[in-house]
Amino acid sequence: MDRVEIAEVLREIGVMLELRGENAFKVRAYSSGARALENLEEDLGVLIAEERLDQVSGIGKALAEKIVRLHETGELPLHRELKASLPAGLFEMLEVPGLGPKKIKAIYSELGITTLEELTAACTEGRVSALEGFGKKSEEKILSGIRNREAYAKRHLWWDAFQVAEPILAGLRGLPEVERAEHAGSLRRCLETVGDLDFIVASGDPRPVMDWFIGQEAVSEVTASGETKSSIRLQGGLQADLRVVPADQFAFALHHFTGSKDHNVKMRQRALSLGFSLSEWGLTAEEGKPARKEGGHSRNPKPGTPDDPKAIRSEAELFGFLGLEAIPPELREGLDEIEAAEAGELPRLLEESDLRGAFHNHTTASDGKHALKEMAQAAEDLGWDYIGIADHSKASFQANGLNEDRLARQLEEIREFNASGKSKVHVFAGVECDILPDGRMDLDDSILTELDYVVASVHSSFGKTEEEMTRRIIRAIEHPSVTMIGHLTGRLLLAREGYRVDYAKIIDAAAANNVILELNGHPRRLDMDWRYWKRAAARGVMTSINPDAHSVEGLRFVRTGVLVARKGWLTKDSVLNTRSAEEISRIFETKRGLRR
DNA sequence: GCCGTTTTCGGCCCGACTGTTTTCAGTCG
Repeated sequence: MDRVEIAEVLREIGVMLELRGENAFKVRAYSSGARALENLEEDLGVLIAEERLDQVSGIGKALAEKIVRLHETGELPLHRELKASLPAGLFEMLEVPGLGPKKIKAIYSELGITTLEELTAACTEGRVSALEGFGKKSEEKILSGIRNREAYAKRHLWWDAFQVAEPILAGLRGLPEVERAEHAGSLRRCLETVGDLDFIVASGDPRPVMDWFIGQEAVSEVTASGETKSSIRLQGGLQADLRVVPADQFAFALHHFTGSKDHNVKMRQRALSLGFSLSEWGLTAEEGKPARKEGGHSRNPKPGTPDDPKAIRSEAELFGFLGLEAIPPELREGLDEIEAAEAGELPRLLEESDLRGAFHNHTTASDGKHALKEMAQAAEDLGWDYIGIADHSKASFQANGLNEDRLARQLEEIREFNASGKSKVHVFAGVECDILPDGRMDLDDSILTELDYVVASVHSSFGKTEEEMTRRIIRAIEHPSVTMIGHLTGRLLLAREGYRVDYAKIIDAAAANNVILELNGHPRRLDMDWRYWKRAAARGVMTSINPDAHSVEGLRFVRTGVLVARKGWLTKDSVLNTRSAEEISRIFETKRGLRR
């Protein structure tokens, strides 16, 4: 079993232990072990061979043994036994809002209910409200939760969630009672998909703010409404939470609700080790508990940080008070950002304004909506210096892919466009060439060598094994004409899993062959995944942030690309399209020189 | 189950809101 599959098994064990009422910390140990496995920077096989698995933070002796066993045999007795002891329907019950392990356990053991259908019937017949701790409201809530389960459990593309959140944020900021307002949660951390929206507001007069929030036209249900917090369900199922706090608590609330959970746990542990208790309300000295000195050093606050925690007004001051550099929201995943911030080694992250163009864009020649000239004009409007055109190749028949002759004519058109001097934007001539099932290029080398660059992508035969796919893509990487690899795994977020590839091998091959890996910024793709960029950059692999635009509007998707690049700790240095047109030409020339 | 410069036991982040009770457990983030 591979890393990802093993992580899934550990996660399942965690859920099943939870349903069995096991110690909550043990449950957490399994899910954090699963996460540790997913975020592994080293190869699992190597770690096992060198017996270093239990040195990974979050994986101890017991988990290491189980992981080794799963890796070698694909089987684990504990997992099998737990599965056999619990009806599968209980897992689905966890997706019903308001139902947690304790209540599910009661429903299961008291009423013998094992499926959502049985649960629906029991609620309708009033058998659930007869249980201790349940009432009429519980039954109604469960029934509505089951009815809307799909819509409620759904995650949303970052881009879509952002479109919903922006007007709400603008509305909040427009209220006279609101001093400050921000969004928080996974949207602010720029996770590729978002489960719900969080808004944090600073105000001395919460009630009118709450009333505006729960009274919005798009609200389908108000699920909570208290003194500091309101929750609403929007049409379409997306949930949104609002917290209103006094201005002096805003920074703490914003930090807390931005998360991630793992990041917060580590921040609180750090605060505790320095003699402070950190919560969403503030930072207070622990009474009677002198600071546990960390590594023999004291807190060591950053310059310009208030001495009194009560005077903290921004997240930067909060981090500074704890002796940390300010950690951008995108990095707050509880990986090693706190260690890096302590050591003063946070990267200076890429900014959208660093980009001067992009290379994976389509025109009407294949399946794009706009012509070459329109795309170039749109690039100029964005303030770019250049744009690369990479239409599909002939194997992508469904996308009207170009054969050698049509591509040669497009190349001619691009040369004439550049020579005409009509545009400030330089157009680079490329192609998105299919990687055929055996790893060969879809187009003849005679045309590929004429182009400025070649994006090589997989669009077919997705059913291959990880080994076959890895070999296929590495063969493309080793092709002398290939400049960059497009959307590495072919995933479509929330719709289609990407095919499996061996990231470590591909990153090493890209480094060895001086081939760029694209970061496809299309909100549905965001591929290669942000979790692998740190590793790639460390090995000297460059990326190109590409919008995969199929229209002038699509060029905007460099924005999501940049956000995900930031999440992957990328700096300007490792991004191709922060370079000037002259530098790009030189880089492409070098590659062309090598392949001739 | 993990972790450790109070290290092999005893902690493990912390608080709001709801529903069902009548002082609190469960859920959620």
